[in-house]
Amino acid sequence: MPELPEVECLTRAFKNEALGGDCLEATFFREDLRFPIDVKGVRKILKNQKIEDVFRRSKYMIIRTAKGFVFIHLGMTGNIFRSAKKRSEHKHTHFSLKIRTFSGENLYFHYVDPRRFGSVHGCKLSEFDDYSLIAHLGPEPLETQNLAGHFKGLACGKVKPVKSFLMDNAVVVGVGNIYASESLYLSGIDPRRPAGEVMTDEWKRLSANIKKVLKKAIKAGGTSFSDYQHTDGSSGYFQVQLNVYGRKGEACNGCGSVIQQIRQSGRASFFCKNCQK
DNA sequence: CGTGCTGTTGCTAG
DNA sequence: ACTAGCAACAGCAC
Repeated sequence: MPELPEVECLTRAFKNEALGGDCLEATFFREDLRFPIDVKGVRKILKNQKIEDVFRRSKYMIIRTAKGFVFIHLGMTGNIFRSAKKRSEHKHTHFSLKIRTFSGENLYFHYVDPRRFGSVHGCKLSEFDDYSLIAHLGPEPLETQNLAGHFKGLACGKVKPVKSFLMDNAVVVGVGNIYASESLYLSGIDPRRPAGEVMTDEWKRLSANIKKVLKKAIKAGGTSFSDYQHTDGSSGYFQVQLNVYGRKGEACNGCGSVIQQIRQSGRASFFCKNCQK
C-alpha cells in the first residue's frame, strides 16, 4: 500500500470520519509488528478519548488525543479498512479501533498488515517534537518551498546515487521506491548519477516533478474511505500512470526504448537509458 | 514443491 | 562520515 500519497489519502479519509469523535475501544490481536507494540501505553492514549487531530508526518498517520499521540505506520503491506462490523473480514488484522463519530455513528477501523513491517507507537503530548521516530526526519516534500536548494545543499560532495539520495529519509521524507523512479524519469535524470554531480537546473526539475507526481497520486486517491478503498491500486497505486516502475522490458512512453531494471541499495530501479542522462 | 522477488526503514558492518 | 546491506514477514509469480 504505502507511499506518501497512499498514507496521505488514508489519513484524510480517517480524519473525515474520526475527527471530533470518540475512540470507544482499541483492541489488539497481536503485539509483534515490526516493533513490539506498547499496548498499554497506546490504549491509554486512545481509549475513551476524543480524537482531537489526525495528520500525516512522513509515512506515519498520527492521531492526537488529550493523552498523547499515536503513530501508525503501514510498512510495506499495511492498510486500514473501515467497517460497520466489529469483526474484520481480513486476515492479518492486528488491531481495531471502535470510533463513535461526532454525528453518533459507531464505526470500526481495522488495521491489516500481512508482512507486519508496519508499527504502532504512542508518546505523550510533551514528547512529540523530539520523539525519536520523527525527530531525525527530513522535510515534507510538498511543504518545502525551496526543495531544489535543499537538495543541492545536502547533495554537495555526495557520491551516493541520486535515487538512493532521494529515498533517504534524512534528506526528504515520503519519496519511496516508486515515486523516486518516476520523478527521475520525468526529469530525464539517470538514477545512477552521484547526487553531488546533479546540476542546479536538474534539481529544479526534479523537485518540481516530485511534487507533481505526489500531488497527482493524492488527487487520484480521494479523501473519503469510499474513494480511497475503491481505488485499490494493486499495480497502479491509485491508477496513476507509471512510466517506468515495474515496466522492465516494455517500451518507454517517450522514445520507445526498452525500460531497464537495475538494483540500487537493494531496491529495484527502473529507467530509460535514452531519456535519462 | 522450491526460489526469488515485493510498496519500508532502523540498525550494523565495512 | 558515508554508504551498502541486512533483517523483520507473508504472499505471489515463476
